[in-house]
Amino acid sequence: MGVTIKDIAKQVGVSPSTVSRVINGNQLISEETRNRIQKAMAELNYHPNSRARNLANGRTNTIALAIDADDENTFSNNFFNRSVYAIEKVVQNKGYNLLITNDMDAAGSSISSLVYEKRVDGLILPSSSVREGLLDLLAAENCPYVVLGEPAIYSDLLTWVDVDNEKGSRMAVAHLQQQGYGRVVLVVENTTTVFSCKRRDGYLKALQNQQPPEVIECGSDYTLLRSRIPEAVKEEGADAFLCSNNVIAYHVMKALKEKKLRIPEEVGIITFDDHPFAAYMDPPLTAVDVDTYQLGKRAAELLIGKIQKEITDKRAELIDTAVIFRESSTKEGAK
Amino acid sequence: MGVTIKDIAKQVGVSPSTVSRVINGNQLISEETRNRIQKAMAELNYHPNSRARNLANGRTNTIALAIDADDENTFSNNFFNRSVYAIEKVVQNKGYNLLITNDMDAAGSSISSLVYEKRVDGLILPSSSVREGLLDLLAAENCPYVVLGEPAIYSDLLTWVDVDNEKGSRMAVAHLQQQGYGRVVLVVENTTTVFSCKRRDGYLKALQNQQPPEVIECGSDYTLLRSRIPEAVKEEGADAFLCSNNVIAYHVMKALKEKKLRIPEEVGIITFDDHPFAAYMDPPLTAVDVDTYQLGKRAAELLIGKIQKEITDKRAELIDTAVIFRESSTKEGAK
DNA sequence: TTGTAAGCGTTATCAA
DNA sequence: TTGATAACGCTTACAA
Repeated sequence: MGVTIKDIAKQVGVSPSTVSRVINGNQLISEETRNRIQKAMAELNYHPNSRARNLANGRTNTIALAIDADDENTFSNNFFNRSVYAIEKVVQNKGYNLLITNDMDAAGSSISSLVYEKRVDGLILPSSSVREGLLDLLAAENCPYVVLGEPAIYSDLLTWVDVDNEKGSRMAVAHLQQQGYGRVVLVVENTTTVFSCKRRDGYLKALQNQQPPEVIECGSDYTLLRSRIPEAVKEEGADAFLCSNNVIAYHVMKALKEKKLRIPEEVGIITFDDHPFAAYMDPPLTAVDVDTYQLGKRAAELLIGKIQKEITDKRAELIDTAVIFRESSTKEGAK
Repeated sequence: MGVTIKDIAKQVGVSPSTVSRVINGNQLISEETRNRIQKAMAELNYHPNSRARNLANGRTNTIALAIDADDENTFSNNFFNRSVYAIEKVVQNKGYNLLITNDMDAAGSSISSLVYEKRVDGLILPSSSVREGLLDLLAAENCPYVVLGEPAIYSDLLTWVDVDNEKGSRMAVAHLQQQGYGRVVLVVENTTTVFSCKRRDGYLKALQNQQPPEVIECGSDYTLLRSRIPEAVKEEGADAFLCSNNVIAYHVMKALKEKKLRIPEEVGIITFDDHPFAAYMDPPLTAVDVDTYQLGKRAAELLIGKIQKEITDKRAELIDTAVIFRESSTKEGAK
């Protein structure tokens, strides 16, 4: 069917191996033969068969990005969107293809199949996929990988990239204080994940002794906030909330509005994650922007570095955060 | 390095082809040999090498999903999120892997490389990638594909899946009328894409002669709406807006609020796309839900049907829509 | 029901 | 600078 390296060789009157050398950019080829071969390849519309190449040279030029989506919603979180865009870009640019697999399908065996069956040259794993068994397998199979998000175990042995959540909290608190808010409360779903702990740590560190810390853990059902938030304001003198995500921020705002507490005049709000709709809230939400594009980009770059043996040591990188200043935290000069 | 089919054969005392038959579920094998071979495979932790299989049987068990992301934001649109989740699920379930490629990278040649180099068994293309040259290539290379979204050209020759936008508009208008709104205006960015035309057609059809139709084309910069929307209400008697997406709806709401026009009592709003934050708007937005999960699912199913030659004719499928009823269109019994 | 042997389209080693 | 030739690990006629 297709035109192969042999057809080119025959056409030009050289051996297949010479053609192969041209394809692979081998330098030890006379200018003239190279030209004739390239001309023939163009004429016959030849394209190397990746299946054969993969077998012959033991690579696939493919990397896999594993995700941990329990449901269709997890899939559409911020992390995924911009990171994967960045990953795809880097990977494509370096001549690799990107495979996506959901670690939650197939009883979590989708990653191991990819590795065992030698379908990929490397992996980008979400921190939730970091588990003893999988790590052993990857070590045994000699499969390079990078973790997206600081893993809960072996954090100091693995290569990973994460957003600097601690710094994010510190910046948020500093911003609120600068705006003139005096008592900042942190609202998180829980403090069991690595990233929420980091956010809490940053919050605690930023406060120093300027105010007593207060962390509200609201769980994943936010009804608690309806009473708890106004209470914090009225009875404990809170005047600013640092929310761990946009949905929490929404519920905090709703609770405040219900009690006619004005945002941002009386109470300031800042949220982690600049969700596309943060700007469309009423008032628009100030956000700690976590640069997930950069996160994905670095993860991909590190992985390819490892695959190509340019990186041999473990690495841990933190991506910078920034505050996107909007109305919800504008105490001074509030409308 | 790895354990191969030969190792298994040797261990069990059969030929490699017998082992291959077991791997591929060939029936003509005695129960006993099969068991012994399977036992050996488990003992030696054997896994078939996909690179070798791909070459030998001319398949890759991989399909590619092309996307058209100019920037990181396009990437995080609704279409992508839930559809890709569904696609991944179906594909994985059928024993295929999912490759993601951005048609906007590499001068739009990423798709053709995948096909020419025989890296994939089939493609899911966004309608924006449907262009003459690519179609010719796919035909020449005999590569099955399915289009996501009704293509602007060759719509009646290709296999595609799209949301039933026309019906979505009809349902939206019916819903608003049922709620007691009398004059519905459609707000779209433009009427150049296939989907916006369908939405307009559905709107026009639904109105029949009950009211004069009115379509506001706002472009991609929504400032126009600030004056145009209140004008429509005050001077033309509009009392409901069908918005083509969440951001338009946001700007429409903002314009109305600015003029103290109450939603939903005086003016009703309904939007296409149930963006995760539609429920968090103030008031929460009624939405025409376009089932992008189903969209992706059907696209993947059709593609695999084609790859496996179970589907040989062209198909066009429309995915149902539904109205998610929230406060922004609750005229009766409004608070 | 099983074995033999020829391919699949490259790459890589070794000579020339 | 080039050419033979043997891998790479599996599938699949064809034979037995």
